[in-house]
Amino acid sequence: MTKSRGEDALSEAEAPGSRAWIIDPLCHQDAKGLSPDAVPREEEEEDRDSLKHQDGEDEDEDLDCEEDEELEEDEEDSPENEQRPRRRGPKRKKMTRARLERFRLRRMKANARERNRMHGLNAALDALRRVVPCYSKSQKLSKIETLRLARNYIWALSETLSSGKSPDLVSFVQTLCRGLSQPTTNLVAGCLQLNPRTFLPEQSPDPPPHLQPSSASFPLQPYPYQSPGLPSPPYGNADSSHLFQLKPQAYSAALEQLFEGALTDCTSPSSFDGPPSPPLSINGNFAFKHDPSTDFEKTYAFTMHYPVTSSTGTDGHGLVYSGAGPRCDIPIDNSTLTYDGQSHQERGMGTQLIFHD
DNA sequence: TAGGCCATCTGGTCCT
DNA sequence: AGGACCAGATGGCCTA
Repeated sequence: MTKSRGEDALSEAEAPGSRAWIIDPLCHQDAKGLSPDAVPREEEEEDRDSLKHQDGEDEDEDLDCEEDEELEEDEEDSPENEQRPRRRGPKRKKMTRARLERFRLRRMKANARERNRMHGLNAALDALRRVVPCYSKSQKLSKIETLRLARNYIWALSETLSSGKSPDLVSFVQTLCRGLSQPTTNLVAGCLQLNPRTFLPEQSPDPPPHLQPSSASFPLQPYPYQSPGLPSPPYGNADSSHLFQLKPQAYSAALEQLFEGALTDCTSPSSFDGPPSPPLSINGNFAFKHDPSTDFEKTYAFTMHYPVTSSTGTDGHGLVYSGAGPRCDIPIDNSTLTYDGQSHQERGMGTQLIFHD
């Protein structure tokens, strides 16, 4: 999905239906996304409700920025204003060119910050996409599907660990696909080379919103999940290191069983030099890509260090995935990357489930 | 063409 | 005062 955001912003700013408060057609030279229509609230003390119902009526109140110092029009002269209750409060200030420029600058800065913020959020989402099962370059999961799949993935892994048993593939995929859309379910199935029909009949659609557990209450309302046992984790691109760090005592028994002694190796930073278990093939269907270069980062993962990446070369926070090929080249704004952003995959994802497009 | 998804702008609110 | 965060609104792109 590629398109010019600048064009969007421009067209949007000029869209007649956009939330322009006070139209200023004579000052429409701003093509950088800032709506030239808006006028600062504190400087144009308009009643918000009445403004929202005007929908462009304020074009009558154009501010003549070419020759004004008296940029404010007389409200009482407008025919529309005769039908509205007179605005209370102090009379608004004159809109001088200097005020307009200050407001524009402020809006431009705020817009840039908001863009950066959303870019950081999208980068984090993209990072999440790459660690949930079935990462695909050609078929990118939507934001909401990424979150849903991640939720299911966490739940499935937690269940696996808490039960101490290895689930069968179908149960695992069923859990992964709960509440996902049909295309995403197909993607997961294709990723695991399963026929979606083998588990779709048990997949119930999303319940009504009022019946859906909130994200906060999700752990309290677990999916019915069976763990008949068999193949051993990690599934897909799961890196168990984060689990070791979370509750090593509670999970130690299960981990020992699941990883067959890998736990003892992993808890020793110096001795850990690879994935906790060999690349797993469930029913011979999983395809793993293992990059040995990430072993070094796995070692760092358990010592709470983070690798310095060459691309940014400064603080080691510039790139999220520094080890696993092109998928690791996600520039992250340093200001937006916190520890929370450095999930287990960022500390080294040596084993990755790849969906072959 | 409708609907889903997305980026962007925007004003409000809260916090530092 | 300024920044972060949020939600509403809008329009573009894509696909079934």
